[in-house]
Amino acid sequence: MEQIHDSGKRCLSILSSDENEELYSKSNSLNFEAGELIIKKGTPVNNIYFLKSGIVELSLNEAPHRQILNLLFDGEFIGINCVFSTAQYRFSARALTNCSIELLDKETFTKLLKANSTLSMAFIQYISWVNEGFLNWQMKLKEKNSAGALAFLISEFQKNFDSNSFEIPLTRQEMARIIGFSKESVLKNLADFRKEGLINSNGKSITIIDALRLEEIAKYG
Amino acid sequence: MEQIHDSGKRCLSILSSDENEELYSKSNSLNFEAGELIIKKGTPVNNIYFLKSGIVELSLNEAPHRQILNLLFDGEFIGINCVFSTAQYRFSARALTNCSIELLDKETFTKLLKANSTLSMAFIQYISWVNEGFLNWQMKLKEKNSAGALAFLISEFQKNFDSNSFEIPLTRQEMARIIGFSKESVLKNLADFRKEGLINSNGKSITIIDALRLEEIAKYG
DNA sequence: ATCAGAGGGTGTAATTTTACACCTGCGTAA
DNA sequence: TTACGCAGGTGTAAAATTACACCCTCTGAT
Repeated sequence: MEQIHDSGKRCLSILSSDENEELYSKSNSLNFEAGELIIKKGTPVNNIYFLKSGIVELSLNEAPHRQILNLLFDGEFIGINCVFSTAQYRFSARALTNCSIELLDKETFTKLLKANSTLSMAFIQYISWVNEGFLNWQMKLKEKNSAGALAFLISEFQKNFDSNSFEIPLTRQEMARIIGFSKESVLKNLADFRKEGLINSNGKSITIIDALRLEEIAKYG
Repeated sequence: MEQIHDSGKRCLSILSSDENEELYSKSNSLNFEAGELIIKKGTPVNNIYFLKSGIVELSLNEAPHRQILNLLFDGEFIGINCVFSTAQYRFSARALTNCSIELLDKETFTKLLKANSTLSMAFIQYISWVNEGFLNWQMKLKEKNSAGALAFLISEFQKNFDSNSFEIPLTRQEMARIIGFSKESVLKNLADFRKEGLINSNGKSITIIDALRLEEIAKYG
């Protein structure tokens, strides 16, 4: 079987126009500003959040020492594992950039899943794919030192932009919580990367100068 | 919605006797001895491995520095994320104890998933539940120091046994690779636990003496 | 205009973890 | 029987990471 998913969008594109109309008649469009809380841990699962645009962070705990689980980019469902396995969300979701979200009705989506086996198979493939990707991401981070993990994070962000210059919508502290090291380790590694001519950085703006060597560090050899 | 899954067994118990017969007419029972490789990374996904008894380890790489992803206990599907999202298994699975496995035919299972919406919903719930659990496990490990992570691992094993005395079918090296620290860290923390009267241990046998304090260390506060 | 807070940044000390060296006992293959 | 390898175990030195102290700049509120 070939890999057919590039994101959660594929699931929604499978719906017939009737099904689509039924789903969207009961859904709402929401906009969140950068920094806003989208889902608070413990909230009952009544809706399915589909991220139309923006970047979202999932974290286990609220401030101040929240552990960041994962980043979601546009085209993904937010917290999809909780929708069909727990009564409440088991983490919090926060907008890192301005976000546009479609709030689908869970009952309607469930009804469509049951009625449309093409959709349910696509959905099974989607959550398998998304979890497999998440698992790989975590494992790759786990086996790296602080420099490698930071380089890896920067490289991953770069994949979502066309240019070598882009903005990472994270504070140093947040980057630290994603890769599992301290804020100071992030700052010192960034300083090293600058000194060695791998990147330029100024606040949240970053320019990758030597992508090859950065990739090498990300691989941690 | 209440949480309805305790393991992958629930999915199989949904089948009608006709469906059950169809699935098992094309399946094989296999036994693996402790240490045997069950799935080699890169193997094409043609079957679905259901773990009837035993403990299995998933790892990203072969020896010598393999990173251990996860442990699976009886009643789980092995590597279920790969079945519907990739053409090849992206990790290796190895028997830690003697294992009994049912090798289901992927095409037949897929056919049943498409035909039986109760099964497909149960399966969606199962993979959501299993991945949510795995994610939680990884996050809990990530936020701990070496002593906390080791105490956590021991506590998790204890949940699968009735007694305070049990065998952990892992070498110190393997325990280290699961919790993400070095072999020496595991050994030194075990020695500390013994000195402080939290456990007794002799090779793979372990007896928990002070479960309360071990839990406290596992929580790392 | 000033003040407070947040974020970026750096140096140094303390702590944690790893690496290395080496010892033990046990099983097993020659 | 011997010898080898493997796993458990421990001490010490080296390396990596964190914690703390403190700096600067910017921004928004009073």
